[in-house]
Amino acid sequence: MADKPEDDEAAPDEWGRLGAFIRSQRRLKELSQRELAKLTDLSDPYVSQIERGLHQPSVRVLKSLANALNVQVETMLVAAGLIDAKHRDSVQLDAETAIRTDPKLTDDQKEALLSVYKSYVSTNSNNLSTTAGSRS
Amino acid sequence: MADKPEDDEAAPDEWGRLGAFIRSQRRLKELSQRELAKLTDLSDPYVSQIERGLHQPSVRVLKSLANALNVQVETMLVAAGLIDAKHRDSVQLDAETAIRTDPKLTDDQKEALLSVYKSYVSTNSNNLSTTAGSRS
DNA sequence: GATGGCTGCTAGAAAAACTTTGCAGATGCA
DNA sequence: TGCATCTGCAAAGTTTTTCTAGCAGCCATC
Repeated sequence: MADKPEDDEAAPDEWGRLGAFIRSQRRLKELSQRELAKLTDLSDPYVSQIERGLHQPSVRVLKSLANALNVQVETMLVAAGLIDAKHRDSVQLDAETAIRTDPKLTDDQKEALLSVYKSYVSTNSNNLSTTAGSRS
Repeated sequence: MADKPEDDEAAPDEWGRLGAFIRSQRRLKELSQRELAKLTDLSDPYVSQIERGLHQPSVRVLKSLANALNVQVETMLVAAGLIDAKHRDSVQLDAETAIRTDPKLTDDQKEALLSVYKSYVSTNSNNLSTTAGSRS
């Protein structure tokens, strides 16, 4: 009985959902709390507390758990309600963000590129408003 | 052997990388630590500590930061070394495509920007040894 | 009916995250 | 020059995570 995704009464902290997810994954793998604790290098009571949603695990712990349960960290975060699963198709962001987060560029290069980009945009919308001639 | 630290575990440096990433993102957005703190509902000294790699932010904090900096949580995790690089493709938005499809740019501007971008990337891959672009 | 090993959990202490307060350097203005 | 304001950071406090020690129930084998 206690196996069904507990109907949460009011607003179960998203952490309750995460805990339930972890517990179900652990049981699917037929692991005890102590075994999972050993795999993740955590203490068994703490695993228990996380599964019951009593605490908010840190990133470090989340990674260990995902690793031990053979689940992607992303999936964990989705279960925790921290990421919207739909986030992935609408990856059409503006060039500014893309440049800023591009791992293939150094910070200096990003700055230079962004500077050019901004000047372009501001030039194009010159007769509209904005302006704010940057370029320091 | 039972338990061997199979987990490479993060050198203290790993968290330093996350901090450096956050700091560079903040600066690229031209925000002060206090402004970022206000956006994320954190204290300014804590932002400072995170940027210097003194602490490992919790999931909650990581989400706030990602949100305020307009980067995806996944990107943060990659920067923190918590997600394998193989996920990058789905995570990292391709700057080239973003530039090419940006409606705020004219075709000529796109071409110019892409030309600069490509030259940067090829420059970086030429001197692979550069490494740790500890500029600033 | 003990003994032993297994399960999950409670309770209090240690450790780490996070905050409030405040300080020193830099910049701008009267 | 002095005052105001901004920047980033240090110290010490509070809150939360995480661990160590230990309890009670269940199923075996003796």
